[in-house]
Amino acid sequence: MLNFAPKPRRNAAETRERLLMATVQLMLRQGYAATTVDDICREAGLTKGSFFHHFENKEAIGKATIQWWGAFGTALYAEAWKEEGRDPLEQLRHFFGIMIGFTEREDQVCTCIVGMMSQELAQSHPAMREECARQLELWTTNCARMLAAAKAKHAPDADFDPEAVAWYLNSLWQGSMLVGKTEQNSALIRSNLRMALAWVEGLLSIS
Amino acid sequence: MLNFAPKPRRNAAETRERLLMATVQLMLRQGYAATTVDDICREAGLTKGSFFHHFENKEAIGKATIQWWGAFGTALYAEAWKEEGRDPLEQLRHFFGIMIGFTEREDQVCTCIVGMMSQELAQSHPAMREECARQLELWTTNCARMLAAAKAKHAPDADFDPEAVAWYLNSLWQGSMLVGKTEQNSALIRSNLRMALAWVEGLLSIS
DNA sequence: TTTAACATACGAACCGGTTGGTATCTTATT
DNA sequence: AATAAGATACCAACCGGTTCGTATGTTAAA
Repeated sequence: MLNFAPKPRRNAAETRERLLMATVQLMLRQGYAATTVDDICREAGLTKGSFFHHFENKEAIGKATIQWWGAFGTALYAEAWKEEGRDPLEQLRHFFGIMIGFTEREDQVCTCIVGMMSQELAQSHPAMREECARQLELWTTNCARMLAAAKAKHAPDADFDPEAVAWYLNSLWQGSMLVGKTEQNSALIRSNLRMALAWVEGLLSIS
Repeated sequence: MLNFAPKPRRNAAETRERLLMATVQLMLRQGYAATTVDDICREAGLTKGSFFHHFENKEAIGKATIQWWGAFGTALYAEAWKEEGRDPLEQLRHFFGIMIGFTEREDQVCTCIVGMMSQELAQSHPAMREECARQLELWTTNCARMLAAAKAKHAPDADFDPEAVAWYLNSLWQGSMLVGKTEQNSALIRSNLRMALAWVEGLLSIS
């Protein structure tokens, strides 16, 4: 049944979302410390009263930002493993394809909020570090699962630890975004990803 | 002959050095934005007047900090290639050994100021980004030189581009420090470095 | 009419940076 | 060698603006 009630001028969930998206955009550019609450309110077209109604403090929206980014990423990557019966090696190739796709978006710098917050806050803000660690672990778990399945199917005797390789790939991915951003060269990131995929395929070919 | 003259109360070079070292320590922990000029002065035991006598502004000491870190790193790595006649593959192994050693320092988190500043400032502070890019390029140039020499000697027909591999290794190294710091796990970094070295050795064995 | 959702106004602490001044070191002149 | 002149090194106090956060409204929805 259609809802003919006029759209409420106030919508708590939507307002919260606007504050959060503004924060994502800003922190993706300037990091945590350089992004002020005033910045966020201006970007969202709201006032401080509204901000502190929805978030207890700056740290709270920081954590929410990390979590939002994690969910955003997981949804993106999930394409790779959603088809259950698929060959895990094909899933891995798709996984790399998604990352390469992420470097090719128009007018969008290839960077990661989790990586940025990690660098900035890991040593000075334990709660934020833990939040980042959780997201990194999620990525690694998903990656390791595909690696383990691919190993079981294609090279059960191969001498590598799927989890260790997953951490390796996570590190390479994070570092590639970091270096690619600094060198303003996204082709560099793709080059790294291709080499890493070739390496993984090599690991899996010793059957 | 001993110098009984009282140590001069003022020593410009030493004062500048104290400010710089204080900045290195602080920014290595909290990054650029979260480190205030007052923090630096307190840590160095000096006042703001002195600070702004030696550095034009905060950005200036930021740049100096990146450069200091670059020189510090280069001095550390130079051990790997200082013996001219040495087998370049051995130099590469030594190079990896130096990085592994860097992860094993007691009570010192394995992190890199250039990587931290890159993440925080690459998109919002062009001058600082360029400074970081220069340091990354220095590392890569040195690494690529060893790779090229090793290739020429051991596997001239191998199908890899030394510079691309050097960027790959730089990315892996930066990403490993990032992830290792966030996961509070320096063994993870060493595991990554060992896998990368084995990969490089593999690249060089197709003679 | 009650309550949730927002706005306005404000405050204490802090930010990078400047000021005016003093102490000390260097150098040219005698 | 003594000293005067000037440059350098450093300090304490201060400045306008900004920070996060709060106290107190006001308005819309239930």
